Amino acid sequence: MLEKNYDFATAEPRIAKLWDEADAFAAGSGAKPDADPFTIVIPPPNVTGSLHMGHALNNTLQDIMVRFERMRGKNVLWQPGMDHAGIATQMVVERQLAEKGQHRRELGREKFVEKIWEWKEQSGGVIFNQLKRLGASCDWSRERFTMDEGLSKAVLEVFVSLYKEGLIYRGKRLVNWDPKFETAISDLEVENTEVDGHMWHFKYPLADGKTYEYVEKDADGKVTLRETRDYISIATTRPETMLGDGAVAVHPDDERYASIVGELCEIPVGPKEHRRLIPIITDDYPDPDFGSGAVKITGAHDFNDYMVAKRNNIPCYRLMDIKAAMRDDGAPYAENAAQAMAIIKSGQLPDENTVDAINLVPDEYRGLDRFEARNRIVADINADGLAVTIKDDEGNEVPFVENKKIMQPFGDRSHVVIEPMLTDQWFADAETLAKPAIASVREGRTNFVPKTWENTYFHWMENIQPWCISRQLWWGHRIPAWYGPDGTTFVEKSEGDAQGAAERYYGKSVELTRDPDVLDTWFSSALWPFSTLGWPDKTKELDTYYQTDVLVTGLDIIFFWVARMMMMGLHFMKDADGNPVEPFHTVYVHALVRDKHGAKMSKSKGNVIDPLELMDEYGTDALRFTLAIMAAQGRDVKLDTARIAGYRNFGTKLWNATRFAEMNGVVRGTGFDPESAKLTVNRWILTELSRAVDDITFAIEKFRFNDAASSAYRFVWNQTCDWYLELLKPIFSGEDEAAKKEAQACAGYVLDQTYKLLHPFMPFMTEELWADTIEGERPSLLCHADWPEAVFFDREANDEINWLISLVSEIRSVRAEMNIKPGLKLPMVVIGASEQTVARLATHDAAIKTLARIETIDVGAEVPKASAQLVLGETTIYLPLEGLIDLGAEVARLGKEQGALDKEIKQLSGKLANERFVANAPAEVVQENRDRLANAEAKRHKITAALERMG
RNA sequence: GGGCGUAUAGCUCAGCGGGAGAGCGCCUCGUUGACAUCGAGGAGGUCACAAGUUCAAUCCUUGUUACGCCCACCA
Repeated sequence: MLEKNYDFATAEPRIAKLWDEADAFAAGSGAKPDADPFTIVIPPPNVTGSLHMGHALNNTLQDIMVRFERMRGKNVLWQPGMDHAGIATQMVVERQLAEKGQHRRELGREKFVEKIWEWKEQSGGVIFNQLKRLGASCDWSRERFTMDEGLSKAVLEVFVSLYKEGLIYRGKRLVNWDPKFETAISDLEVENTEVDGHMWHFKYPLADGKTYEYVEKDADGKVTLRETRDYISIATTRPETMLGDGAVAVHPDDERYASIVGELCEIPVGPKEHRRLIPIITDDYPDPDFGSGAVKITGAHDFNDYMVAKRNNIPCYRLMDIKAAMRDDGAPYAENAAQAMAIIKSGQLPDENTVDAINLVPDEYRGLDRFEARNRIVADINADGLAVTIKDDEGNEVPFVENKKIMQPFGDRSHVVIEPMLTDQWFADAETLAKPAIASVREGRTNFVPKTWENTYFHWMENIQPWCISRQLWWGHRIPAWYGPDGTTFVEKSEGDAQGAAERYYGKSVELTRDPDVLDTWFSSALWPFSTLGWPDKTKELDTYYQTDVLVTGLDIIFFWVARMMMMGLHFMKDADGNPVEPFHTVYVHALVRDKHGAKMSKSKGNVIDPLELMDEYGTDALRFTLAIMAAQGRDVKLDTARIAGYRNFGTKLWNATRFAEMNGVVRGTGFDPESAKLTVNRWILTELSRAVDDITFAIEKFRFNDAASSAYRFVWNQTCDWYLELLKPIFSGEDEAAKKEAQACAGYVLDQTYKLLHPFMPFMTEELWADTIEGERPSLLCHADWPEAVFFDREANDEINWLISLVSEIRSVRAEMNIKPGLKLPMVVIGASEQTVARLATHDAAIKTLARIETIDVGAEVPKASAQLVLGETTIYLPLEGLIDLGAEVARLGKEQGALDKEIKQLSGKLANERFVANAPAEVVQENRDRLANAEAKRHKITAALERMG
């Protein structure tokens, strides 16, 4: 016998062990012979990660599909694994070192990386156990790690091939620099946030005291300002970058400055005797209507300026070090400034490295933090009288500083301000790699669900920038590039190969230095769908399970991961004919999980809901079911724990339904043949079951998990529990042994099928029920049982039971409205019943009496005087209530019903009187409206008669 | 600035070119041997606003308003 309550806390680990011992989720486990494969690769969680709501949703949805397909007999592989998560992991171990007062540099690279591996072995991957608790049916024996030997081999293969194809290159470029982690990051890892900032306005004096006439005009060309100036006005939000200015740019059509283009002006900062001069140039970039229309060009610290500088051969002077402090290297400022002046004079731009060696930070600012330097520079310029001024409220001239919202870039992990920095980095030619990936979606070989995400995908892919793949970290795949004594680069799969290549190049053996950088973590993640299957080796797994089927992900990593997997997959994976093969045919993008008010969960807001706590409180199945039923496409999931409690109750309901069955001798595993069912109530529930099977199957196939869960919920609670089991009660307590036997077999069958239908959503409880409801053993675990198929649709049984349900519901409704005591059994008189109704009343006599609390049923007897009356089809039913009933209340009740019918009749007849409706609407719609009108009129007629009878 | 999305019951959300739905909450009643993590009944909505298309619009189109998200180099 089942316990009175389901104890998920003990059941879940027990069931998990059962699956584990049976190897139930090994690739292909439970598959039919020659079954089609079904593959999902898990989005690899970070090795540092622990389960959050996003994971819970993501993996619940994958598990639903995987369990569903496994039960359908497919050859299923759900490939698990973890990501080495470069920055995140290095950060964790660095923090541990810091606690002991150590820094990784003291330890050295090799030792530090060893420490990380140690950490990984001891504390990494806790998320796997959490995923197992969630019920994730991955093939855990195939666990992979992006830093594994095998996957590292794939990384090498890809890097070297792309390099040799010219799709990976190295160069000095302006990149996003994270001063906290001291590494370049990709533009995706930068979050632009609006912050309060200032815009300062400064005067750049013209060289040699030159002046010009500055004229401003309004839209009509009327002069609004005319004055003689000896400076050009520049606005900036980042005064510290002025030190590295290479030019001032104005728009070529800007008449205000036309007369001074080509002149030199002076950067108003630094020691007076060495103030640098820079040229005034023209470029299309400055917007004449913004600010003064003149822009200072600091090529090494701003992405726009960088492009202007490149176009105009303006030198890019780097001002900061890797910590984003002002440079403190090289010769004193005076020498460097002189060198910069020499460049201006000569008009010859030296090579990048020469320019990069020039440190234009004045001695007094060297080594300062960039923000401190900013304050000092502003103060110095103000003191010098070179700020543009305006009059304040009291009429004093004060420096012109605007308070302004500015977009500032922050590192998504470090949360410090990102600095555009000119450094040597490795890049992948994303534009070339993106082309086939764009075409694949365009041509429908890869499909996004919901489709609307394709727009986002196209927008990004079509504007893709070179992907900076090098990171100045120690944890990760080290870039397989070696440099010869003269800087020649050798990219090979091993140091030996590089040595060989170098020897051939130089004609002798030389000492090589390896590039210290590692690859962006997403570089290895991009190979996940094939590297986990053994590529570059030709493995059986690769052959069987690639292409994978569905990639399930949150929208936040479409760019980071999905797009890059598509680029890499299409580039490296080919079919027998050499055609590219997509890594997956479908990308299912699920929503973000938010708190119940719709706010993004974050630690700082303190609104994070921990899925592990929810599993502790409500059980895993309740959490999973909730996530599934709320996962409507294209919408965020707002999670309210009240919902989880509700779906835990749903589980309890199923548990109790099973207990009811047990108490009434319901038998399982008998090989019950649905076709043999004779009782209407059985044929009805089998019809409803068939409908549920079709609905749920279709919904999961279409990724409509919320529809699937809703269908299951309705079938179990509103059909099986509310009506089917209730209707069986009189049979179980009755005398008809044949009927009882059929009911016991059918109910057993229905419950067994129900467990199967619910298993993808609630795997633990259903597996438990599957095992506990049979003497001996089931032929297989539920997770390997055959997915149900529809048996039949019996229209007549359906009509009959729906009639019965209406009858009982209406009687209950009248009783409640008339305040009849629940325990009181009433007689019932039926007038105007058809032959069919009479037969139905006989069939369901016991059910009606039990469920509607009816004492006797008299067909065609004399109409009782004081009765409540209800109309059901052609029949009028009287509940004699002499002495019990408030006649006024009954008249009011009938009147209300009549009013509702009047309204409906008016609406319908109006519609049908409209010739254009009758002429244009489909015949079936017209007919349907006619039927409804006829029904309403018939019913109204009877209600009217009933009212008349009330006097 | 561009793109996308959302506005339906008190709350959280489904739905859909032809009769407004669910869960929770609320009200009334109920300890009938599966279940109070329950049962029965009930109240509650101009489907954001405006115009258009259509025989017919909550649904399609356009506009408006509000909110949310993503992308973006205005110094």
